[in-house]
Amino acid sequence: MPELPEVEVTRLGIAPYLEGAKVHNVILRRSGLRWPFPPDLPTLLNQRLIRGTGRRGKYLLIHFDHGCLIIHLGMSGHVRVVNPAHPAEKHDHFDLVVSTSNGLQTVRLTDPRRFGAVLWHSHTEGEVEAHPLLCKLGVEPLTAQFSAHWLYQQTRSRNAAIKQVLLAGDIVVGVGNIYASECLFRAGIHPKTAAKRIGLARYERLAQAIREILAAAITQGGSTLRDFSGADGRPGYFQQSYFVYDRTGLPCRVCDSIIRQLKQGQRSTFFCAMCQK
DNA sequence: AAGCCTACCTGTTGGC
DNA sequence: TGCCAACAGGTAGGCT
Repeated sequence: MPELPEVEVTRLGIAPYLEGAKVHNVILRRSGLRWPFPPDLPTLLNQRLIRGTGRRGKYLLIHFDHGCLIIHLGMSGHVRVVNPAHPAEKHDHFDLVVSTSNGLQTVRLTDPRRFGAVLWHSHTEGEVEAHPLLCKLGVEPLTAQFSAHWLYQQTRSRNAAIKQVLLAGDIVVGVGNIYASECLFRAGIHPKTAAKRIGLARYERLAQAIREILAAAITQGGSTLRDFSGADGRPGYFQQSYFVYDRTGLPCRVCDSIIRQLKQGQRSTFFCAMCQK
């Protein structure tokens, strides 16, 4: 579920319930996920007004006057809006119960593998962008800061394969394992190409592919948004648009040659050897 | 500085 | 049917 588009779709889904709402209750059902939950979270948040939501890379942000709640979905996390009476299930670890004009609503974090995180950043420690987990992240791919020139400039001494450089997230954020394969296919770049050997013209294609594919995925994931308050949890529609991801052995949608799979840094990469050089 | 590897977890799948 | 290994959307932190 959670690469940048899925996190953004999640944010769009919960924002209407959260903006201007007041925290009614905070429920922690275990002591933490990847890191311990802040144990004083209920005290910190109870009766506080939620100012708005945000996102930095794959980190979901919920803004308060006195600080910011940081949520990461890890590999298997998702957030849904449920009725507070809805019984918690095995992997429901964290609830933010808010009072809205439509009564109480619960924003519930579910995460079977528990690689996710819930953290608190107090404004006494500065803006949330200065948080140790956020301050070294690359640029946002859907802003003007991101460009072919930025990719080109930042990769001049990077000998690693472009797929792994994209995944590293220190140059551009939000491109996870699925979208890295998809974007490189769209750009016609072989995933093993050393990042520093790619020229500006090819980075123009890659930057364009990243912008277009992430934006399209958000739009298509957005079509499940209306189900967010239900118990649904259907995946977004973007997976129907995959050109290479999870298509090993199937014909390329462009040239009909067989899609191949390889391993890079213990992660699967999918590509078309004809379309990507 | 860059890059490789391990670790954190549970659930699902595919081979035998 | 059962068992076991391999694998799954992320990424910090430790080591070369």
